[in-house]
Amino acid sequence: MAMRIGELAERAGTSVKTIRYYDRIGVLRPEERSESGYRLYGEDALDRYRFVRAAQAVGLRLGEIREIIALRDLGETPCAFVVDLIGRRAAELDAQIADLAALREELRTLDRRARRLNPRRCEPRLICHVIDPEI
Amino acid sequence: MAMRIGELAERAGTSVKTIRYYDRIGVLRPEERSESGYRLYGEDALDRYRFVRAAQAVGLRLGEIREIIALRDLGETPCAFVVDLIGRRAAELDAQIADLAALREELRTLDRRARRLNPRRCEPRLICHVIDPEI
DNA sequence: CTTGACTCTCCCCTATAGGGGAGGCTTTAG
DNA sequence: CTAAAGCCTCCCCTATAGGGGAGAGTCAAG
Repeated sequence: MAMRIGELAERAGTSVKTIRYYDRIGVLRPEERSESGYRLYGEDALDRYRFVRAAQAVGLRLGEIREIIALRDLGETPCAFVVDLIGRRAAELDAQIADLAALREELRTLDRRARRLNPRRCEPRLICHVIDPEI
Repeated sequence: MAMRIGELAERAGTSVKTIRYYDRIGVLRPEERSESGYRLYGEDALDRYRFVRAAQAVGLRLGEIREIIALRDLGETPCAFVVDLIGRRAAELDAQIADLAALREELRTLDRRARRLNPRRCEPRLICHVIDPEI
């Protein structure tokens, strides 16, 4: 009935290392251990695994996912917590996107400058007048 | 005439650790060492430092910056190399921005779903129906 | 002469999500 | 019975740009 780690990994389409790691950080604990210490998982482990991946796919970190699961295991509905997490992640994403877009714009400026400048007029005193123009 | 590391760091507005690190990875080598092993820098170290920061600010990594500086120290004009680097970094940025925007869109979907779903109808069998709806 | 401020090298630590491999049991098939 | 395949724990490693601190040498002023 119970799966060992290799079977779970294969059915989940992942590596044994990953499942062991999930056990270690507490997002996917085995139901029990065999007498010889082997991790034994039930069928629901596959659902759990799928949940972890779904949560990762929307940008949550394993630490946050562990907290969601912990709430669930305490019998609470983690909805409010999840909505809050998602809101914060969204704000982080917005900031990150804005940063990258600004950087992208900066690169466009550099590209225009590079087209305007003549490589032969590149003063050896400076390292690169494209990046550091000093007027 | 020659500055020691503390003075350079202060005038550059950075930390001694950073200057030492730049020496170690080869982006900002001291002109020489004193008898007792102290790093000694000339005035141009400040320009170099400024260049490194300018290059970092447009998204280049220290490893790439080192290559630009190495080219320069070989007497070549690194313009072509820099333009190439900038082009590649721009492409990376575009891809990254697209990824983040897709993730952001995904979060918007989740947010809409969370508003539609009733937390009380959250089935205990699933961990969180906002993230992993199974339907 | 001594104290305090600098400086040196060396080593560990940060976050993330695992990967690689060693050395040693356990289980299963033939 | 034996060999292969699985499994265990433990430890190091990845990339980035440094930060923290130990222990020891150096330099200036009082």
